[in-house]
Amino acid sequence: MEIVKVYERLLTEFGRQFWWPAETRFEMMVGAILTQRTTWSAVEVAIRKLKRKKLLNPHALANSNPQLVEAMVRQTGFYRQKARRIRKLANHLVEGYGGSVDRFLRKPWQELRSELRSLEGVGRETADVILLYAANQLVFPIDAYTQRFSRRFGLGDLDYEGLKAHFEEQMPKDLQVYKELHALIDELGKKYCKKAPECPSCILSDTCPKNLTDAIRPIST
DNA sequence: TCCCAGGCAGGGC
DNA sequence: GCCCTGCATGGG
Repeated sequence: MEIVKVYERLLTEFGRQFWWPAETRFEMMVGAILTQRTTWSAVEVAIRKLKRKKLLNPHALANSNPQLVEAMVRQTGFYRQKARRIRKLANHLVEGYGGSVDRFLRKPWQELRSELRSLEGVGRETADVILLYAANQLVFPIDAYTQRFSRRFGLGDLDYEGLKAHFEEQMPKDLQVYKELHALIDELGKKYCKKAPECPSCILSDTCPKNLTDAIRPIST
């Protein structure tokens, strides 16, 4: 399968997604933590509440009341962890960069990645999502949808790093394509994999758009 | 009622 | 390295 082909099919099917939906890069990073194991609609509510309290900047969040932040992010689930983690992120930016998100994200990406990974609540996927959407680096994040998606192309034996390397090798070195493909795979997953999230042939089923089925036929056998 | 949603950390093996 | 569990709320 050629990933570019799949990308083009998905783009035709769903259109551009314009990820990441955030007004600032700090908001993007906070959103990346809040969206773990929850729906984006819940995150939107939390983001709105944080904004209303003027907490969506490093200094304000770092100096915020922990219980207040917990209340703001409650409906995203795991709210005690998440409140602590976004406050720690804010604190890290204030302590190390005078609260400058720009200075933080401008670091060499390998260095930035390990620094992100050292933060509580920032695992491989969250770090890579931040690298792509906030730091604008050519890094392709592998989330649960992308793993399911990949299994259908016979890539089931690759681990996170292997899968990531595979995508990065096949894809054009184009930020827009990276950002859109990740979003499009999620869109596909949300629309067509809900009823059978673990079904390895879900997007080959009747519920799939026909043109998408065509796109993946070559390697599905 | 049960299952899932754009994971992560910490433990065991 | 892989697998398990706790973390918690809200929607279908």
